[in-house]
Amino acid sequence: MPAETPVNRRLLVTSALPYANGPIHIGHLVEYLQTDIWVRFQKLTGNRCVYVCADDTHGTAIMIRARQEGRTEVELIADMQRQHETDFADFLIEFDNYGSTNSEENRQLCGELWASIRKAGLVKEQEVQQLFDPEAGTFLADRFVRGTCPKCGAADQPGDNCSSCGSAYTPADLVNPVSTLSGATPEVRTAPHLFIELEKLHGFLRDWVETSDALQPEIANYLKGHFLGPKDKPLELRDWDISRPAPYFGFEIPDAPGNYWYVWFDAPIGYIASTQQWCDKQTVQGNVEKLDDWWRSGDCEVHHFIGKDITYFHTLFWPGMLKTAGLALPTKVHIHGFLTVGGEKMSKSKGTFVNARTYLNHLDPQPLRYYYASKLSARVDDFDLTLDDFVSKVNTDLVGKVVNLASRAAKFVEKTGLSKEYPDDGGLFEQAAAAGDEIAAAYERCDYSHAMRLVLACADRANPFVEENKPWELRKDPANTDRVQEVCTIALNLFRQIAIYLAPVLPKLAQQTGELLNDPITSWDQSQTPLVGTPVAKFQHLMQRVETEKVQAMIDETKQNAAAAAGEPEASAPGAAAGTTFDDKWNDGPEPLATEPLAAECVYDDFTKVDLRIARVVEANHVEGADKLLQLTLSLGGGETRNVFAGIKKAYAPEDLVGRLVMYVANLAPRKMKFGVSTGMVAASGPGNEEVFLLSPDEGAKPGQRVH
RNA sequence: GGCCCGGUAGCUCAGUUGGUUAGAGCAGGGAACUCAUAAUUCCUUGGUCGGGGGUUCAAGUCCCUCCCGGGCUACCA
Repeated sequence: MPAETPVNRRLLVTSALPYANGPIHIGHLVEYLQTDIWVRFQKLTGNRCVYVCADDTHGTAIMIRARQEGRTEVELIADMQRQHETDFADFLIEFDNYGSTNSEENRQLCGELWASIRKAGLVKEQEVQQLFDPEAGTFLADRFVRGTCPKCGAADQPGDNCSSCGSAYTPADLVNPVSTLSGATPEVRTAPHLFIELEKLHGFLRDWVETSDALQPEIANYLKGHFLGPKDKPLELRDWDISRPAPYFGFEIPDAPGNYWYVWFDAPIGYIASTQQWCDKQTVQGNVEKLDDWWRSGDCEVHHFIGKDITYFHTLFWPGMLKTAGLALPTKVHIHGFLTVGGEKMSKSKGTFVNARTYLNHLDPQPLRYYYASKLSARVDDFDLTLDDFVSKVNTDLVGKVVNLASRAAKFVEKTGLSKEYPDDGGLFEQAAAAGDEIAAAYERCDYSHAMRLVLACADRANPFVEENKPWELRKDPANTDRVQEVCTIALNLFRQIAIYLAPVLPKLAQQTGELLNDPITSWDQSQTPLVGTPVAKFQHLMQRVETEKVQAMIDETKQNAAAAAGEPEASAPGAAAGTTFDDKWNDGPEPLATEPLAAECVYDDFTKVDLRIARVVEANHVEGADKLLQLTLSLGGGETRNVFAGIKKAYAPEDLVGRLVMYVANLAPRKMKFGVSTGMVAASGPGNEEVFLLSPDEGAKPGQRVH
């Protein structure tokens, strides 16, 4: 489909902004993976696609938490943002820009949108009664108040409804209300709030919901049923309380001093602010990008990916705000359902409330990416992660069928490379190429499960081919050398075709496939033409099987974390604390430490003076006349390279170094050597000569990342 | 209570505008193979498509009704 349409689309894509009050978990990942796959697909097909996101940082919850932790909100949100960004990166989720709602760009844009909403006459002021905590000095959101139910008398009930009798009320109705922040008895106070009169946009919203094609049918239906009402008997859209009185962590409203925008006002504007940051970054790099080309242009599509819980905000308020401000309305709001684990809601005590980081401590990101893809459709349905199903699906589909194709063919052509011409394969390649359009269409409409099904069907046709042609038997007779090469050329091409189709889901596999066959995967169109005549690299496993034990360990760790957070005593791990004895089953000897005793204590600031970075060796050469040195060209990503001479010649062959990641001392003063200038050094342990051991980061590290 | 979405082989699901003996993957059973990460390939068991009624030459597919599961919302039409 992209082949026929030379005019590339321009797409701005967002995922909902994660709240800076907690870590990313596997439920969140449904959305970020869904979006990342879509974005990677769009980029692969040649569309101009920009993926922005940001941390959502404002609101009472952040303010309270920072207070409890004895630090500023800014410190708290910076810390959370670091964690979020690392988690995303390690799941191979690539944003073009990741910002924060607590940015100057956002403050400015909030002001602009606010001004237009004022100007449109949509703002009104009204007194609001709310409970106030006199000790904490703050107004209390419903969830920060508990008390006795006014109807049934059940004690210690939440501020909005009774868990015992189910009746709904406001916090002010509670008998003996208590602030969960301070334990103080809240008092009723009145404060003026600002409201946006959404009802004034009723006609526009109805029109947009019914005719824009931006919403899934079930969502349009839901909005009409619950908020807009039938055409002949419309419901009235409620005014939206958009301000909060001080103290509040957020942006102060310029024309209403002492009042702050409610977090849900500035959060979606964060999409635009993040785009602004991206534009600025591009412009600094010499590619001039203007915000208006992305948010006020008729030919740019805006796609939001969100969960069904925030439908209301993104399908009524947000289009209303955009319309009023003269900004682009969403082309599509892609709404997904929730993740269940083992058929139930994620649960901390059952160990199914798995944080992204906990997952990564035990497993690779690609299996989860694939599993989610195999389950996701364009509908709002929830989907289930069953642990056994996860293990068997990933192992059967990816390891057993897809990767197996390469695994069984590659080593027979390590010496010869691929055939010069693509042999007759009985139409297999062509058949799979023809499936490309349907697979692409499935990706485009977010029906990934359908796409995965189609791709796997290709693998199911390819494996019998290998089976029937038995390269392992052919090679026993030297007369068949050419035929072996042909058979493996076909098998590897069918594999590569699948790797291209799966590239949005499995970017790492695509990259490794490019390296294996010496032709990087960069475009969807590569699936339409066989690759011939390239050398084939030494085969390395492309993916590890998922082991049930590791999945279980992940669940166990989640349970332990939950127990620890709940204040339950945790079994102390042997040897966990410094200086304790432990069961030394490794039998590591004392010599290394004795040879080089620990250095004098230093403070953290001393450590930060050394800027350690991850770098990729992109070139490694022998140095004429040197018997210990190799000359390395290191990449820090983005085209940044450094020249380093490293004394590792006796331990490493240059060709084994190219491509690998190393730890690089980046800010070491350059040193003039006999053979040239060495900028920085590569970190290694060992006494020297043959015994030099370079350091490698774990899977997922990227060139340019600093080591903290 | 209202609204919405589902109920197809043991499990996860496909089934296009109603059209011939209802499909796939996994699991189960049997065999082959041994290049490959105990991977692969071939054959095979298995379903009154939630129940009932209706429309039609023809219904998993449309209509009515009931049962079950999930979601949203709530005593307001």
